[in-house]
Amino acid sequence: MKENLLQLRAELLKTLGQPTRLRILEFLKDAEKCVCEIMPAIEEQQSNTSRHLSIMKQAGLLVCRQQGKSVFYRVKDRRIFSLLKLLDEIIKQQIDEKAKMAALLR
Amino acid sequence: MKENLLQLRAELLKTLGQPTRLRILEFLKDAEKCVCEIMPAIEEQQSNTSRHLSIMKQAGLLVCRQQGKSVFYRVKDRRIFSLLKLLDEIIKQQIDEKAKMAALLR
DNA sequence: TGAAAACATTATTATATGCTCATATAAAAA
DNA sequence: TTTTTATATGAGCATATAATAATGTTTTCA
Repeated sequence: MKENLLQLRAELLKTLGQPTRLRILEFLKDAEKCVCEIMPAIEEQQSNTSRHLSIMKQAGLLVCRQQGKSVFYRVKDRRIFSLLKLLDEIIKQQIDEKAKMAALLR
Repeated sequence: MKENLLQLRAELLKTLGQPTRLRILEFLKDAEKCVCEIMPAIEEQQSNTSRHLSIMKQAGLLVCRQQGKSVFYRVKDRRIFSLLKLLDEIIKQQIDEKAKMAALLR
């Protein structure tokens, strides 16, 4: 496997692997939103919100457009949600197995 | 979205988002391997290899079994490879777009 | 033109992470 | 039982990361 793709994989996954950023993605699931909407929705300071948006834009996860004083962000490739869905299925399996194990210990 | 699932998502993605660990996953793609095989394959020290294996086991990505002095690790849920494949498709798209942009600038 | 609104960026601090070296543990062989 | 082999774990260091506070920048509008 190419070392280069490996790095890209790692970087994208690391970008995704942060709660605040996942919350932003979730909030952007159905439509583009401006920073002033995102900020209160994820309950983070303007500064921090902006920073995470910038990181995700840099990583190619988001794109934005300016309209007046506002900047609207949206998810660039919706397949990212398929990926998260698959992830959830894996997690669900993990949870189920733990529940089974716990049940056996009674 | 449940805050709890959010954390699990973030943790799993963060665990995945590390080059050394991705290399280990790749090496374990087709069969279980013992640490003494993994170590040279990924070109990391025994200590570091063991630590990453432990982290992935803890995250529920790997399982292991002991056989004599050796410990064999394998991927617990192969859907993780589907996830990585989807990730690669997203990355490929990103690369294609960048190439197009670059072409336009000539 | 200048003040206000909406974002972005910088500096700072606290915490987390990855790697290396050294040491510990456990199974097997001598 | 002692030694050797395979793996795990602890300590320490350097670097990365996330959050906050403060400051910059750009656009709109009085």
